[in-house]
Amino acid sequence: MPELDERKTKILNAIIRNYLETGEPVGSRTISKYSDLNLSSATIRNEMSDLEELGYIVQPHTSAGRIPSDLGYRFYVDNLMAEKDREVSEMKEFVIERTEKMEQVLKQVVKVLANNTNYATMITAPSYHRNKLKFIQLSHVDQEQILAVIVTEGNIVKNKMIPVQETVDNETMLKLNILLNTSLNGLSLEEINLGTISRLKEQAGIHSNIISDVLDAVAAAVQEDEDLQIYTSGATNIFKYPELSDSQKASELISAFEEKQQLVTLANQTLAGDEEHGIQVYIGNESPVATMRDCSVVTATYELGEGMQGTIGIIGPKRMDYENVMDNLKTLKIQLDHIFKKPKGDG
Amino acid sequence: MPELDERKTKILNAIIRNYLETGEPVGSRTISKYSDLNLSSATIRNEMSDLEELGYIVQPHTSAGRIPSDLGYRFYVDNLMAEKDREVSEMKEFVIERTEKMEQVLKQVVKVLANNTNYATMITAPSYHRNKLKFIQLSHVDQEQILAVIVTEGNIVKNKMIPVQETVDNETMLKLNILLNTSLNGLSLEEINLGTISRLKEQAGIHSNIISDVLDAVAAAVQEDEDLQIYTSGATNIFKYPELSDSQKASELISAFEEKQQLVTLANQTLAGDEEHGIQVYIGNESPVATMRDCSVVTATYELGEGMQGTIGIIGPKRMDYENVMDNLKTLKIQLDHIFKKPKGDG
DNA sequence: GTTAGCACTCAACTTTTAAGAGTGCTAACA
DNA sequence: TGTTAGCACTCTTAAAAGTTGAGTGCTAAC
Repeated sequence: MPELDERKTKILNAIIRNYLETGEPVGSRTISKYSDLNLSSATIRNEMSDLEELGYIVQPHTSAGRIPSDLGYRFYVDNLMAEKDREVSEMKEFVIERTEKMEQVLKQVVKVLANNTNYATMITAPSYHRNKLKFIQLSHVDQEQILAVIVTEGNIVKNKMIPVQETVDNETMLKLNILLNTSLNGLSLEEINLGTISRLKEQAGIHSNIISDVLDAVAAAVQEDEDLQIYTSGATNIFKYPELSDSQKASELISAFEEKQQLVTLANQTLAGDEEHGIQVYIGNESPVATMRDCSVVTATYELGEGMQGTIGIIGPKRMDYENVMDNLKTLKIQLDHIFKKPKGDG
Repeated sequence: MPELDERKTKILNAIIRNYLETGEPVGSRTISKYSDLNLSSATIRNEMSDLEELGYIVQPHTSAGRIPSDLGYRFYVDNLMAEKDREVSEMKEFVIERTEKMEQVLKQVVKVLANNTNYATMITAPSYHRNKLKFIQLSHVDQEQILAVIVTEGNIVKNKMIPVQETVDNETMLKLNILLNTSLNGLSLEEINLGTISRLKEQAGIHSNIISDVLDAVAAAVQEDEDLQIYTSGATNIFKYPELSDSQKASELISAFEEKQQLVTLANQTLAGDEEHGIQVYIGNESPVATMRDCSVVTATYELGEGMQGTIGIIGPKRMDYENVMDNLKTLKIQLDHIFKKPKGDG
């Protein structure tokens, strides 16, 4: 692919910026007037013709202006968008209240982000794969049930009710608690392997079946939400963009948001590839989710320490305000990293 | 309001049933043909004219057929719909897996219901107001935090992290646990009043501030979700009904579903009034939620014992299949009552 | 290399026309 | 007196035809 000369670049830039604002195909005359190139529309037309041949812009129909192609957007995002840093000073602080439940934080984050950007947003809870166990406690709740409480490094708390046939006396319970904590404490969930398990059961003696249940509970508690811990907000923002708001597309998109299954694909995809700031941009068909071929998706990963990471994403029309969006994501990413790394701060 | 004579009733019934199916205004000729009245269209026209004057049907415009008014639907739901019981035999069993987490059950329920009916559905978790405390446990998680676990009669488990300044030794912890459990066990959340609290603090001595925190946590844990524990599914089903699927309305409706705040209104409304089967039908403007003036809403309450109850609802176009919907709700209500009342059954 | 000018294209909007469904009314009928 | 056939009228909806205007490509001149 040949490099674009400076003039073509400027023209392409102008076209895209104009289109981002208006959402209408942009014609040669507009560029001639509003750019600082001082070229006549005819000249612009020639250049535009070239740009179209190179695949950066597209004509919706013969006698319309040009709109950016996926490739055009890609070029814009990769090459034309850098100059944003001066505005960083007035970067908005996100007002995120510290609450102890991660769930609450995440819900708040997507909401704030959706309001800030006017796009649809999503966030996934950090995956627990490599998160470490910090604390396990079994308690009697009544005759037939034991409550298992599991706390991880990230202060994520999980509960699980375990039905029991035989009654377990308090002393045994205490022993089991100590056993579990000494054996499992500090281990990541991946590190709890068959070896650990059989050793554990051996030591538990006649109560090994309870241990089984507990471990099942641990696994289940963790796995249960693995695929589902995903929050969304502002799905209805898509109605603000005519190119997405016809019944057919809107329905598909909002379904995707409701089902969440497809969003998981997105999140996982993001975790796979790693970019400079952990920010990735999928334009149109680049997206792994077919439903979103008419959208652009921008995702970022945030960290919770100990190798745990979650994904936060914005879904909007292709002509989204990439600068603003990426800026927002960067800020937010930093704040999230901050919040989750210092859970006992100045709350 | 004068009673309708038999013929008018039959005609109204025919009009409504036809309209429920087709969604198109229904004309006199259609009724003349398809009803077993053996009347000419002209006669039907006269009767329809009367029905319109009485307010049961409406003409969208001069030369269109008639559609039911809110009053018409109301009459239909109250008087014309009874004959459904014969089909109860082939009543569909809902496939709801027993899982220990109520959350999971609820999510499953709305999903199944949405699939079954092709309308948008919602369900609220039972409200905790009158639910009784069963078990409280404080545990050390690390130096600066105590984990409070709260279990209620309905086996709902809540966690709350409590930050502490001073370290609390294990013995004190044990005492506090015993104190809390003996004092609060069996009390409903409404019964924990200032008297109980001050007595509690007195007994806790120098650690009364921890008690405060715990009680705050209890209140917060309960209240936190009070307004938010609401699950929805099938919101995009509304796109299946042209009369609801234009951008404006669809956006409003789906927003309502996303925000959930308005749904809370609905749920609460339902809890207030009590009908025979606990099933209520709001047609158009009868609904307490303004956004849903073009919809009908059918709600049912289900019980979790001990006075706890939740609400399940279906939102669809006015011309929804009331018979099917109410049938579904009844079945589901029974199943939910069943599931939640025998939590330790043959799972 | 740049520009002015002009013919041409095509979506989008407006107007016209036609068709069809449905009504209300009148007059005839049992 | 209730029912029905017939007809003129209304009004939506869809299709057809006309109009406008933005934008292009090309050519020829600067």
